[in-house]
Amino acid sequence: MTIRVLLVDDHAVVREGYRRLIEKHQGISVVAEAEDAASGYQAFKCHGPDVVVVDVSMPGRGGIDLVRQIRQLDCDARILIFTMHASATYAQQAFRAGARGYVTKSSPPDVLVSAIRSIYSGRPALCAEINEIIAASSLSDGMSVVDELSPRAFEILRMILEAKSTDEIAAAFNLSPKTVANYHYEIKSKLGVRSDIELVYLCMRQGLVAPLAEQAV
Amino acid sequence: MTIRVLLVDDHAVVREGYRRLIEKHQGISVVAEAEDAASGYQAFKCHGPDVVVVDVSMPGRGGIDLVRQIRQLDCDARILIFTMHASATYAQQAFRAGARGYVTKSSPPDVLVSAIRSIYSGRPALCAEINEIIAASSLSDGMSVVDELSPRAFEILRMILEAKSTDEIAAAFNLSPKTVANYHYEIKSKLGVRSDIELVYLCMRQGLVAPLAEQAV
DNA sequence: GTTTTCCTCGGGAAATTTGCCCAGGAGCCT
DNA sequence: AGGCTCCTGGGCAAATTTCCCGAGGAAAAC
Repeated sequence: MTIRVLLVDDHAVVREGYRRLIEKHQGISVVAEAEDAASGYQAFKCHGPDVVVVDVSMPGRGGIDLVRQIRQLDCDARILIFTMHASATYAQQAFRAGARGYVTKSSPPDVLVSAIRSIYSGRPALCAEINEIIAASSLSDGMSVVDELSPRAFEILRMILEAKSTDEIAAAFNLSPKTVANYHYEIKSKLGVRSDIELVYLCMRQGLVAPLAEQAV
Repeated sequence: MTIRVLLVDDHAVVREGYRRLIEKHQGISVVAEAEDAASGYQAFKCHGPDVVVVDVSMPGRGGIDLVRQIRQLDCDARILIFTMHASATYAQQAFRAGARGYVTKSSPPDVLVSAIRSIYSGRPALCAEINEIIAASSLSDGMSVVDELSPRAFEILRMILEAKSTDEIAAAFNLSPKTVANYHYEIKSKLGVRSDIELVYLCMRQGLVAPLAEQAV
């Protein structure tokens, strides 16, 4: 009996590559492919695969959302996230959504195969890179970091994400620019980012910034 | 007479996939792989491949810079950019650097193979997606502001968007931090933004940053 | 009731970045 | 040769960031 795999990734070439890589191994075969969350969901219902391999970044609803959907349908589904993002936030989101494994694309090729086997036999799978990053970042917490900001800090964060200057924010809240700058610093250090650009990316992943960033700049 | 290909991509699994896909076809074989610009350059010197397939987003100096380097060494080198970014701006920069083709990873698998053949026989190669985007962007209005950046400035912008610090960028390009800071300033003023956050939003609208900010932070 | 904790607000001082100007050199076009 | 743009970085004042600190208040814990 072979492990029946469903591949979900928006890049056809990449799927092709996985398929070939996977099928080189005994006992695993790809029974279906899908290029987005919607068709991935349909394919899951059709084929009832043993393991689903999902990329996170896909047009439309992302891979993590697909995980959540599939798990609602079948809470025993074994889903492996396979992505380029070595991000603790993503990994946390993925596991919270019900994924059983998270492997980055920069891992050696057979890590994918062994992760599929792990998940199939009920063991969670994490690649070395993600283990490191999670260990490093979530020694203390485990929740969405942004939730730990105080209300005031959060308000100021929103203004920062709207690309307002320190002085504009200070004026809007009737604060000293110094106070705003201090909040800005506190936000960055509490969220563990080193620059405003990292801050934007982090907040985008948390859904705090419009995906298309249609900011009036 | 087989076409000898060098693959440059930072993800081992992805390279593996390309290799398998490519080698399924008659008359093409992968003679070497590299995981970053530096080793890609070395591999080019060692093997003198007929065609080089390069990803743009790689740690350290990016793929476009590698194109420029290789072309300096051998101005007949045939280089194909193969990337996830469906961006007219990236494509323009790539061609300006000396690439002969630009294909997105979301293209059907054999587009990669036929692009390699095209390039090998001297014809430029563009995938359908990029043709569309270039057409759309060129008839809507002239060039975007980003295209007015010099090659060097563009490379540095790329690193900035990857949330690299001034010192990291300086180290990657072997420049004085002061020079990088000057470029950073020049970029912001030429693009008419007042902060790094506005810069990110602008570049997102230009397609230079992945829609969901898939940066590993 | 009191201590502890957290939030809010800002000062201070050192370190760093920003904004802008300048200049030499390489390489191109005419 | 003369004029371009590009790449490279120094200089320097002004602004910002970074980090530490304290005070006042509210809420929660003891």
